[in-house]
Amino acid sequence: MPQPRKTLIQDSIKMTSFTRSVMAWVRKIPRGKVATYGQIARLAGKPGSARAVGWILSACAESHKLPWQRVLNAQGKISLPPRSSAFKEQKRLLEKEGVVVNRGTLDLERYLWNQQPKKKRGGPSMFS
DNA sequence: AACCTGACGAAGA
DNA sequence: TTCTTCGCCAGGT
Repeated sequence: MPQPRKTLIQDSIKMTSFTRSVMAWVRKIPRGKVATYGQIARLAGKPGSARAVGWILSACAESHKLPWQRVLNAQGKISLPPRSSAFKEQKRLLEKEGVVVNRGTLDLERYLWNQQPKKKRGGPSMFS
């Protein structure tokens, strides 16, 4: 019978120091908070290699039991096809942690990890 | 070795 | 504000 089309990436991924660092940082993201791919890349010592972070998570998040759902793109959006099962799963896991997700998007100023919240324009109880 | 894909991101047009 | 282009890096073919 034909070889399976999809390779079991998690078994062949090279555990470089960068890869290990990425996984370590992802594990540190607190429940109810999120980080971006670029942020993790920077923390792991390679600013600009956000794509590699995404690749690594897709490759070994499950097998290493990482909180992969807490990593999204710089726009605060779930970086997966909106109809895919993976997308739905990520949304479900985030909401389970109390994170409000709207059409695959969430408020980074509210949930971004390790960042000072920005002052909102015309804050609460402030009109005119 | 050359070329391709991908859960990215910043800069331009 | 949306769409392109380009740089980045891990892995695959």
